[in-house]
Amino acid sequence: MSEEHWTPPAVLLAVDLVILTLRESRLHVLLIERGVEPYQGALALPGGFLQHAEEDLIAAAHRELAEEAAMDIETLHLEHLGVYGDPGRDPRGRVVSIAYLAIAPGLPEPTAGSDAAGARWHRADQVLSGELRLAFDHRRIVEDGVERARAKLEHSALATAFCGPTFTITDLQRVYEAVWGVSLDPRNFYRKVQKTSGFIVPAGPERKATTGRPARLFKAGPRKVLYPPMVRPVEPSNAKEPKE
Amino acid sequence: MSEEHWTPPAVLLAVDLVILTLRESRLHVLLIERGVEPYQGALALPGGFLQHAEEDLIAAAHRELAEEAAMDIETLHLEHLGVYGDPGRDPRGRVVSIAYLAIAPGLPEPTAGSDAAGARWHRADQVLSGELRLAFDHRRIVEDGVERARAKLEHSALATAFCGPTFTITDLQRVYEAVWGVSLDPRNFYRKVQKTSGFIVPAGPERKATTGRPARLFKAGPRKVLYPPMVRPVEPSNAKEPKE
DNA sequence: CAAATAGTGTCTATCAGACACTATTAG
DNA sequence: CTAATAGTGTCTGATAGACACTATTTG
Repeated sequence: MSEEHWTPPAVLLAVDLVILTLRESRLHVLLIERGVEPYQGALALPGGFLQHAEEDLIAAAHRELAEEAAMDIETLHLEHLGVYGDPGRDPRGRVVSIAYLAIAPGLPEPTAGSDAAGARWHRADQVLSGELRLAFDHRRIVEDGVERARAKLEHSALATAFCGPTFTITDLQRVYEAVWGVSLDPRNFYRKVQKTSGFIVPAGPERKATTGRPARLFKAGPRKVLYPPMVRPVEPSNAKEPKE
Repeated sequence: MSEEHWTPPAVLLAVDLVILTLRESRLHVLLIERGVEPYQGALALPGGFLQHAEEDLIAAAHRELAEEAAMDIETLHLEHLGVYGDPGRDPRGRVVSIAYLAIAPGLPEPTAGSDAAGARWHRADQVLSGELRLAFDHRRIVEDGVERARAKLEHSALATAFCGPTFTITDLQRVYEAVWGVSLDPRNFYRKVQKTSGFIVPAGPERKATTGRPARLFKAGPRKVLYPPMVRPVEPSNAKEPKE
């Protein structure tokens, strides 16, 4: 083709957001109920079209979040998750969607925005299992987002962000267990976390109210990249061959 | 915004390709010399605009590869690398580029296509060091691609794809050393590779011509995901804290 | 006291890395 | 023989996982 005498076709660009949080020790994803066709009434990820040609992609993602879920969270860190651009994924025509991922603690119950009949938290496992059905290819996007979150817990200090400003080691363990969907030995977890230098540092008066011995409080340490990493228990399917 | 009574803006969508190969035990990246403005004459990644609104992104990537580098490699596996969409990254206007990555062995010397004054292999380290300057934000894209390749060697059997149908363990070691930019102990490497079950399996007559003891030949095994993974030597910056 | 949670000590199997040593070829 | 590359054995220190044990609280 000759680049000089030809105008490239324009494409509709959308952003979709996978917003994950932890509620009652379970991983939840933010979903809206679509207010317009296509898929009116179905559950979907928040998102929408770029508003004008010069709009920054991340800015568009933040704008959609504010519009559709009334979440004006300036500080929410969005990271690129993937591109979903199969022709035919959207009945309105060729829509290429850039997906962003945010993982954050204790996000508020959202309120419905103008575009969406409702925006609510739903359990991620219900989406992954197919118990909840999503519009478009959004289940696939959630799958990718959850897998990304699981991987990030291994190598980054993300888990501390799910806890309050101070937390106990057991609190932190709950985060790993919820996102990974496993249960961990508290004693080995305790030392594993301590040995990963810079991950957590002691904080404040070392007490807390429940039954049992009071736990020490910690806060997030300076390290954002964990070394050594926290490794997920090996899934049986990935496990070592039966014999040799 | 009201989705019903408003037409979203269209955006120019491009694909860019990071094609990596190994030549003389060094990692090389395919670059074209741009034949048109902007950045005429500068080195850049192969790529270009989507041709029509319904074109599949991967198909567009393959097409550009054929057009710009005369590489009609149907089998070349392209994987999504990232999205580069900063407003201002392209002087022609808002261009959002989807980058794809391919990693393959012994690719041929490309010939110039119609769009590009030339397409040639260049050493990846010269791009990363800034010795070679690329158009747009393409150096950044190459950085991301090389990092992705390094990570893939750890967890996937990709390295075998860089070798011929059969290879010696030393051949395989050269791949790791070239991509990671390190040198490895041949004896530990030997057993590490053997212990990763399904990674490589013995092949053919166990001989090969050079000086020294003949080496056994192997071929790629059934496993695509390596367990245990091949781990890169820890960079000093990532290493354990000086003391405690 | 019992129950519950927090935190420590310790054993074992495994593994990465270092490196001495043997094996097999060419010249 | 020497040089060179292939392949094995073995030691050491670190680590993951299992789990006994101690510590500190509430009721």
